[in-house]
Amino acid sequence: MHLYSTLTKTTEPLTTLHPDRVYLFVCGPTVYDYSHIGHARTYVVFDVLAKFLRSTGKEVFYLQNITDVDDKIINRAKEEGISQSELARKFEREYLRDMQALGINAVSYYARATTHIPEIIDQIGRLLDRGVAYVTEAGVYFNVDTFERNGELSGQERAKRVSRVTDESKHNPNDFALWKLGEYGEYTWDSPWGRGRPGWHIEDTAISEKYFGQQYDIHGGGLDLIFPHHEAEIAQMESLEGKHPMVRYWMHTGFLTVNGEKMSKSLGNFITIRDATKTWKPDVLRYFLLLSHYRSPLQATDEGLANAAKRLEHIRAIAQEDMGPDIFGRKAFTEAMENDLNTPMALATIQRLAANGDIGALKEYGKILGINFLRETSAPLSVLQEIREELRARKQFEVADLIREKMVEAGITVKDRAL
RNA sequence: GCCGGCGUGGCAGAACGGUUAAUGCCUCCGCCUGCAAAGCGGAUGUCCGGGGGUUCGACUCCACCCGCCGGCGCCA
Repeated sequence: MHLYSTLTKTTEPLTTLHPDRVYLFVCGPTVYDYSHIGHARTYVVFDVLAKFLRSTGKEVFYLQNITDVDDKIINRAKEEGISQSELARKFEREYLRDMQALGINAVSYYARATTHIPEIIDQIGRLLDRGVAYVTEAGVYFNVDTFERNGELSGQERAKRVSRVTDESKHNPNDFALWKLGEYGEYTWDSPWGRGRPGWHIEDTAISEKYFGQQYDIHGGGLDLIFPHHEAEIAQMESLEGKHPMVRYWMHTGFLTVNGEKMSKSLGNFITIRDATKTWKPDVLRYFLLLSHYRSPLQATDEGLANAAKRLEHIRAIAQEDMGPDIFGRKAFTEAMENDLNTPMALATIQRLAANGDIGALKEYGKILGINFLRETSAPLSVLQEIREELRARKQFEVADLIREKMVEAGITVKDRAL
């Protein structure tokens, strides 16, 4: 397996800390709203990565955090007149429901920020002990000047990068909050520095340190998290005991765009997973999302989705008789996946496997990709089709055609035999 | 301004520096079909944003230019 890492900007062979085990951490959602299909892209990609690695015999511990304490949650809860935990739990459930709907089920463990407060406080305490953080009247801050490698991931030089977060009490504008003092309602905790709540970046490192230790293999997330979030994670974790690198492979997924612009909640140009699954089957959505490489931007259009639906239908139509294993096709599939998860190429080989009738491979790879490449037949459908055949045999075409019309409208592909 | 990425046929989207530049959709023709759809067979179509460099040879490497997107508040 070769993976591209944002840290080195090169594609390198995957070597893990433990020979047969992969520790994978992916930044999960902030649960204050429904997720959109841009999120789906990221989570589908890592779902496929984990499943593929497992198919090669690796044990994958896939950890994902749930950010359930955050400004947006506080504000949203206020707006809706419900408690923060009610809101967070609600959208956490909705998130998990969306993930389930899309067949995203490779995550080993979901970890909430709010159930890891002791770990967060402990980690902040150790950062203070090491002299890389300081306390002000507003909270505890990380001193970025103490971390030489700051900017390594994003390629930004420290002097040129200026945070827009203004806070008079900070020593340096680029310093970021580890603990924010104050009363934030329900989600406020006691700490050695006073009551308050954790900063955004510290939850991830507290969680990943608890389950993985200070070094692990792969950290994933959207491209937009590189700065400041992932930079901050590196600074925090590597400052603890100086282990470097905290993570060998930083994987960042490209954006799903709408009219050339990033799909995001703040731009309001997003399509929720909930809505998308009303129109498109999960198989089609996954197929569409995997049709381009995970690091490339991908245009979300109805045309693109429709195209994906047709392609998938085409594969199902040509994958009929089992002709046994297609050795070359299988090899091509594996090679594509191993080449920085080149799913577009892998899907091209699926086409070939379907054409060559390697039903076994289609089943197996379908599980990895979370897409069913084989035509499903249900009892009611075959009964209906039998009736049509009978009508056609009796040359009662009007009724037969009406049934066919209705079936097509319902999205069912009808394939007639010659009379 | 600084940093990162992208620019391939009508569309989406791939490609160890070296055969006719994947795959699918679209379009056209034929076969098949009760008629369609699906399937099958075939055809049209791009010389890879631009002009340079390196090389025996570049879509693939290097520098530059143009265009687009993103990060430097929040964001997968």
